Amino acid sequence: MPRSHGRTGRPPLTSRAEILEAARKIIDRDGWERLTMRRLAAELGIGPTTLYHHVRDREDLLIQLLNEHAQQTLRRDLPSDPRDCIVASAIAIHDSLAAWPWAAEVLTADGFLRRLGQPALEMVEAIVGAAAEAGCTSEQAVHLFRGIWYYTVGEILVRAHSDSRRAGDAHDAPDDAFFDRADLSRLPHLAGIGNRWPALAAQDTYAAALGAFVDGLLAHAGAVPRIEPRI
Amino acid sequence: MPRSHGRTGRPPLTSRAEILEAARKIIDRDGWERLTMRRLAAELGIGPTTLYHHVRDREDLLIQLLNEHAQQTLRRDLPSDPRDCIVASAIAIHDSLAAWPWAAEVLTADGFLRRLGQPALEMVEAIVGAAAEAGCTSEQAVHLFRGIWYYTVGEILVRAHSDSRRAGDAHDAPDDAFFDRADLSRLPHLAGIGNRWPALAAQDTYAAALGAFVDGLLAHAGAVPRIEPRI
DNA sequence: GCGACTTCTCGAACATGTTCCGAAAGATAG
DNA sequence: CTATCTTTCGGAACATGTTCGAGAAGTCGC
Repeated sequence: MPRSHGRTGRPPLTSRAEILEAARKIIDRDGWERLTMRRLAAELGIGPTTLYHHVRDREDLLIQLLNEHAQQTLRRDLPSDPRDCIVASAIAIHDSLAAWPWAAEVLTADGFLRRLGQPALEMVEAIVGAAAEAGCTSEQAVHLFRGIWYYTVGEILVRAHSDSRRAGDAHDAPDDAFFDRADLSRLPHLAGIGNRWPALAAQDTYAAALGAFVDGLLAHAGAVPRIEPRI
Repeated sequence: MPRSHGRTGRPPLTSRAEILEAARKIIDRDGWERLTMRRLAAELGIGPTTLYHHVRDREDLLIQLLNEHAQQTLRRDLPSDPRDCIVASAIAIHDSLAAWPWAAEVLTADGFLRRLGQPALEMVEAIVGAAAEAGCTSEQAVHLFRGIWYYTVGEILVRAHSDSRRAGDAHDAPDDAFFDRADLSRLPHLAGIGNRWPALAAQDTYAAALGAFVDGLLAHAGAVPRIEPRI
């Protein structure tokens, strides 16, 4: 039976910290799409399968990298007004995630929220706390956070995947090819928008829509409604 | 130079319709996670690479399957009130997507909206049209739709990936292990919620939050605000 | 009939994440 | 020192999506 003395077994040659450091190095040097398990192992001079003794998954690795990044990026000087505090916190989370292109790969990981580090959890706390301060019950506060979270995740994921279209062919739909092969006579409004859609979709309206969402959620919860003037 | 007469080249042995039919068959019989390109080719008795002459990608294949499904599922008897019409359309889209577990794999595909079929586009048209009827400009209407779309995509993706946890170990956090390894003294509200979080997160609040979102968006756009009573 | 052209088919190959299982290396007990 | 035990290491192997290039099977112009 093992004494509580020292550890036994073969001493490790690799540490989790080394792995994370090497991963950061690869990302900074070669770009994040070059970060594969094999390449990471080669960078460390170890066998690829050894990584799986220090990291559960590739997903696990990326989440830990993301947590480190969040710890450095998430600076908080949050407004005191509850509504503004919620909006500011969500924007901070959003911007921190949007700055990492590969965050999109792990954003929907199972139990993602549970695996967050302290700084990110403090943002969640800020949102839930501000919602409570605004008059929400704790149930309503959690639901409010989840709505914001879904919206944020969706925005980042859709944007991350449609940014890759810039590398496409240059002759992108000269005339009215956007809503192609569709019976536009039954879609009058879409036909009226026509090719302005891509330009409109490219605009960043995250913050504006977020404000509307928060106002709507607070109003539905019976909390203080505060409709902002039109944008 | 090719006349506009008949087609030339080797006559095809496989058609896109056959491929889609075989894919449906595999999904119905073996489950959708068994649908791989190799298995699909084997089902048809052709080489795996032949598929890529009839289908651009695996993503392309799934989007076409999804379009077929949407055509059968999306039935519309939409309310006449603009606000309710927007909500009903979004719920219809959401439910149609949520019924396909593998929709999560293609929801963020590049140009997804552009590749939708007529029935799905009619839902988009309904939302944009109702927003216009409620007093939005066409720009505001597109932004409103995008907000709803992001929220819907996020909800489906997060839910799809966290449903896989049911197969996990049974002793799921007996006491207060949900917000683990976190300094709960700095997270008073999260500590207060504690282990009620998973149960709250499992509740389906899509429709309720959607209604709040739409109300907020319409109010911000200067259109008719109509705050519903608390839920 | 014949050569050029076009379209389709598919085996070989590549990179990826991940699992399996045996081997290595040190601690502990006798 | 020897035996056992525990932990770490890593090569072989598998399934996956996808690309490449060569070959097959038709039509078209002459």
